[in-house]
Amino acid sequence: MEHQFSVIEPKWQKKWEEQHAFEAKNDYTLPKYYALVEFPYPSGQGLHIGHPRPYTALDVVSRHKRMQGYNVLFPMGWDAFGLPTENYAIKNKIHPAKVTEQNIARFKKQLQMLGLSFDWSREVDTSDPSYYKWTQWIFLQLYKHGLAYKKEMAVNFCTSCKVVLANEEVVNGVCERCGSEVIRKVKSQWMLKITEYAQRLIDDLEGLDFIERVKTQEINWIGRSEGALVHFKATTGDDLCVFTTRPDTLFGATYMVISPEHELLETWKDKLTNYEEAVAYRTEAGKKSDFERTELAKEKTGVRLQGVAAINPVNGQQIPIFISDYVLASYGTGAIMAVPAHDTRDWEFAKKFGLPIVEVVAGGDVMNEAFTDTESGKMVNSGFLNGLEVAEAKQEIIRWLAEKGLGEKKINYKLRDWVCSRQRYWGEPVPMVYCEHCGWQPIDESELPLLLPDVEAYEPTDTGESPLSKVTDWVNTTCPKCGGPAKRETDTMPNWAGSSWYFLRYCDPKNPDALASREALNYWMPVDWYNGGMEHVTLHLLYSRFWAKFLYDIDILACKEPYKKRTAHGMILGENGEKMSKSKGNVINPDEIVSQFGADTLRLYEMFIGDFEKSAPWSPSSIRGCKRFLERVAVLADMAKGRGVTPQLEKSFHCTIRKVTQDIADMKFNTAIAALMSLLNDIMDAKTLTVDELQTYVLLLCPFAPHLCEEIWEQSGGEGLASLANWPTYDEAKTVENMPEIPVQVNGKLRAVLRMPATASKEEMADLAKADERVAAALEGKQLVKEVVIPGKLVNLVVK
RNA sequence: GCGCCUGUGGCGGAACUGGCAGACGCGCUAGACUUAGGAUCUAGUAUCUGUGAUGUGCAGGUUCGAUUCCUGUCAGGCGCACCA
Repeated sequence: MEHQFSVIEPKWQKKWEEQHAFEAKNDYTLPKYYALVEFPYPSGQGLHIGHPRPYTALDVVSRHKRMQGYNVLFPMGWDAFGLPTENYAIKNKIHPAKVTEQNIARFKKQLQMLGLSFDWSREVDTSDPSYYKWTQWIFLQLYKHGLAYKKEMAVNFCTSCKVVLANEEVVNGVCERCGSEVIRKVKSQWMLKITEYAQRLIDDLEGLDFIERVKTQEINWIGRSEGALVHFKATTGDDLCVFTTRPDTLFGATYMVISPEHELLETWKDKLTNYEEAVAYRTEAGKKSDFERTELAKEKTGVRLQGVAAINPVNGQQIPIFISDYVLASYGTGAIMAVPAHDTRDWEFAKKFGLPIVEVVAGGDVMNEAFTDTESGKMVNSGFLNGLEVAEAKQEIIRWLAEKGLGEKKINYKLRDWVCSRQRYWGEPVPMVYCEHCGWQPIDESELPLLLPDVEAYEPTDTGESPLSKVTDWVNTTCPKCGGPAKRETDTMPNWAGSSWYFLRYCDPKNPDALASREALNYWMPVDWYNGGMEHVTLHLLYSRFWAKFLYDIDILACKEPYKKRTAHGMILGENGEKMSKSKGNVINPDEIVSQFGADTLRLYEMFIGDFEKSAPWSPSSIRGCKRFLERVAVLADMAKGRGVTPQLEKSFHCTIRKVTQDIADMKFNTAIAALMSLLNDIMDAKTLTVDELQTYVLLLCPFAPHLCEEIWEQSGGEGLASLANWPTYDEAKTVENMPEIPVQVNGKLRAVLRMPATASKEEMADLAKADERVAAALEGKQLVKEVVIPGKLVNLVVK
């Protein structure tokens, strides 16, 4: 038969839809499998050639699991709220709601042409009121449990998007989305206390089947460090508390630094003889964007505070205090003790300001560089710590500090609370009301969803206020507590809110009474395999794990972790090996590829292109090889005759079934396909094939190229859909070669490859090897020292 | 600077717990069939001063045997980045 993909593909897509072939069953007694891919935001550009790669991969997994008898949930939806959609709407002057609708329609059509086995009956859309009702509901629960709070604070503000960004959204000091400058602005924001979950977000990674780089990236982002709080006293009597990971070096603290924003600067206003100078420095530092701060990182700056000093609690020594922007207000206590001998940054600062450098750990040359090693070296110049190892000294000093009430052990995290409000239109309204008398009040749950009002002007404002603030009849409301006049919160939530729980909604997407029923959640959760991009590890993945843990705490969810297994796909690069982008002119359009080669070929190629986890360049000639392969498969359909087993192919079949089964589970799609190609070559060499074997072959290939396989399955008299047929099984005994080829080495160098019985003993193998003339020639005149024989594997003869 | 990952033909990439390096595909070469071939089929395809030797970024080490393990080093990618 001919591979007429343009006829076959729509035919089977229609049949699958008509027969509801891929809809997950609500029978909770069946073994389940929940496969998940990150839902896309429906951008105006439509599907990118990179999208089908992860989608096809988990489609293969889902199809495979379905054929193995699992009740599979493989859903899809739309991350429709948020900046990308809104920015597109503004640019094209179409209302975001309209844009979303159009883009979803286009995206869906493109996904469907790929033959992905999504359960479309469970489609979710984060911008749909029946969905965001529950996003708002979760926010209210967070608020009620003290995990959502409003706070005036310095935040990252994108000058182009005119919106506040989470720390996770600032990359290299610029906006992750638009690349514009990010400045620091003091604004009142809704915050979520993700920091309260920091330790659990680290601890619970253990035992999860996440690829290692995902785990380490999450752990690094959370940034746990163990140390101590140490209370210094200022000459004014004020307490000056610092966090340090090196309390052992306390004797070496020769000065202190507080961040420019530190409150003590104001407290000391009257005592400082150079207050003006310090304030000028603070103003200057405040003007710098984060990007500039990092740019200037090399050169340390600061101002010595004249008129006050600090007292080192361990030796009573007076030491100067500086303000400098190398100390961050938002980490630790916003103040440090500086130990120039054993900290690189302090060393640089001390050199610049001519401050003393006192060695307290021996082993380095502290006059020339800071000695930061904690593994070796003994304490010196440190009073009662002298002679101890660093690790011992740490424990000893903490004990001493605690005893005197001067300090304690402390764990710090780099992770900050999540800034969860945006001054934008296209998002979930934050369901809070501000009353002059009662302060912030949550709206009643019965009022959910709090609908996003329809507006004419949705552009962000220059004042940094949300466009919603202009909708006065919506803003003005009554206080849920006292009934008096009150105003609604006009900020909306970031897109990370809706995407933090979408995988729960899939379990029970139409439920009007709960985010999902307890039964559905208990059955489907956790997700068995979740695949997504590395770019979401510190954003979506972390946020959604946090929400899941919170929902676990309030008894909505039965599992502590939402995802059992997490993998990440590599990118598809342009032909030139660079990232695809319009400006580089190396973008490949999936619509064109499908019309030219067919969906099956595209799917197969994207799985065959290389290691799933690694990036790989697009190759127009390689995809032709995949098309050629499918055409050859179509030829098999005409070749197959009779029933039963072809003896010379039996072993190949059993081996291939084993290989494909294992490779799909191990995410090694490229070698699974290679094995199928190899089997095809074997069949072509044998020039004979039975109908039974053809059908086995087709089922193995079905997850990768489902349309063609359905067609051959039907034409060869297969019952029902190939996509729902039983996955072929193999007999381990039939994969074994009884006369394997054994490599024979002399001194580790290959001399011959001989066929030997698999059951041969070590002695027999050695004898067979020595009998070969090439081996004998290599042994000639040498003395045999050792015989290394691995039964069924190899012979190595060691001679002198 | 710190952390993680990757270096294998002309290209994408294979190689199980250390055991025939280069599976599979692309490309290329030759031939067949063709009016034609950027279609299809067949054969070949790591390198070399070629009966043999050398080859998995580079230099060492462990081993009967190393792409695989260890040490050092170079190159590329990703993440974090003044986090005390």
